[in-house]
Amino acid sequence: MSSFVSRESDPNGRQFYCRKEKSLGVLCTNFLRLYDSGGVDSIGLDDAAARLGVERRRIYDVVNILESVGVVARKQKNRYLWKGFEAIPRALEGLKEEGFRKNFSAFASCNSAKVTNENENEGSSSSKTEGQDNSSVTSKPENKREKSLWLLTQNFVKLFLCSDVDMITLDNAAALLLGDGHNSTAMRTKVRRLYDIANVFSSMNLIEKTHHPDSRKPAFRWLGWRGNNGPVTSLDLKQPNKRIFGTDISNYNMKRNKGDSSIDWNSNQKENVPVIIRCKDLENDCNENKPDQHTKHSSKCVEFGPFTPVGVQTVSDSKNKIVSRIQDLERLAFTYHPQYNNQVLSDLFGHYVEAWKSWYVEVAMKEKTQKRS
DNA sequence: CCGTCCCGCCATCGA
DNA sequence: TCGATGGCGGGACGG
Repeated sequence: MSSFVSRESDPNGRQFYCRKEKSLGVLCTNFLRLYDSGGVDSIGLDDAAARLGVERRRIYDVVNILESVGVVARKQKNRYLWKGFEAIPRALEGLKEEGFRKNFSAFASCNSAKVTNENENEGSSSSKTEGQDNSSVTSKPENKREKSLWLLTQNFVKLFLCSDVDMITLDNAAALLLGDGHNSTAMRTKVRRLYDIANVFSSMNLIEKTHHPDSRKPAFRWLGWRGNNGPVTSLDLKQPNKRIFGTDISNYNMKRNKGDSSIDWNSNQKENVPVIIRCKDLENDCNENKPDQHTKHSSKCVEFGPFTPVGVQTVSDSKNKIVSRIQDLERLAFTYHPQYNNQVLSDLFGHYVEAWKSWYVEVAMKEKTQKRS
């Protein structure tokens, strides 16, 4: 559908495809940022797809996942309602309750029980987690929901909420959620979906990727929603840990090479969003030794968005240096200020710049106090 | 090599 | 019949 593509290019103008920038997690971050910035609470799928520069199909993915934790709610065909992050705690409560009612906790210890769709005895009391206004949601789609991403997501969440597992590998989760009679194909498929979900959740800081202490295998730990750590602003939305990207809130980009990598310089594209600054492997530079405390932000090293300050890891830099670097970067930012045609993008960029500035100052201050002590 | 997961085909649904 | 929805898995990417 969307064949208009704006893409990244290197200084020579060559285009390249970057998978990282197209992940669901990134898309989700952008999505949340877009609608969290206030104003609109009605989300048109086409509109979202257009603004974020992705195919409609991908919007379904994020929206379905977000819906299952209450952030959005389906309103009508093609339209969702933005409920915001405030809706998360209640949704999680609902899931937890429902999970216990359904004896979900049994899974933690015994994986033989199959987590089926909860259609059966759910009856007409739609199993949607939101109490208030799901009036517009038809009661019909339960059958379709059976295998849906929506339900899988909820079950995945329940896995954490209704048991004392603190960490789970996706393989395990898939096995648990599939129950007994699963073949390897089903497993593969399920795991793929769980990766999708995990990406979205990671980008919201609902879960965090770690490694299982014993098996060394990648696993996910539930962080939950930090209710009272202040309202979640768009700035709190973390850039995905693994998938740092450097550009664009819109995902217009090269398609993955499939033999034909013909550059799709379509003319009716919207804004050409230029590359700003590409961050590189920031993770490496973060301090590690944080194995166990999992307070939301502190459990990880600082996560930088697109405008990661160069060399920020050298915590011993003098404040002067920082200040002058701020100036440098401001100059740089000015030089490379993208010419967005789209007001939203333009606003967001401004937002970024502001956020970045204040963040940088904060770091500078912290560093100062650190040195004192 | 293998874990990750993008991408889009196409089945299904609902009007 | 047709547009909306979204399951599904091939195979690309990247560590």
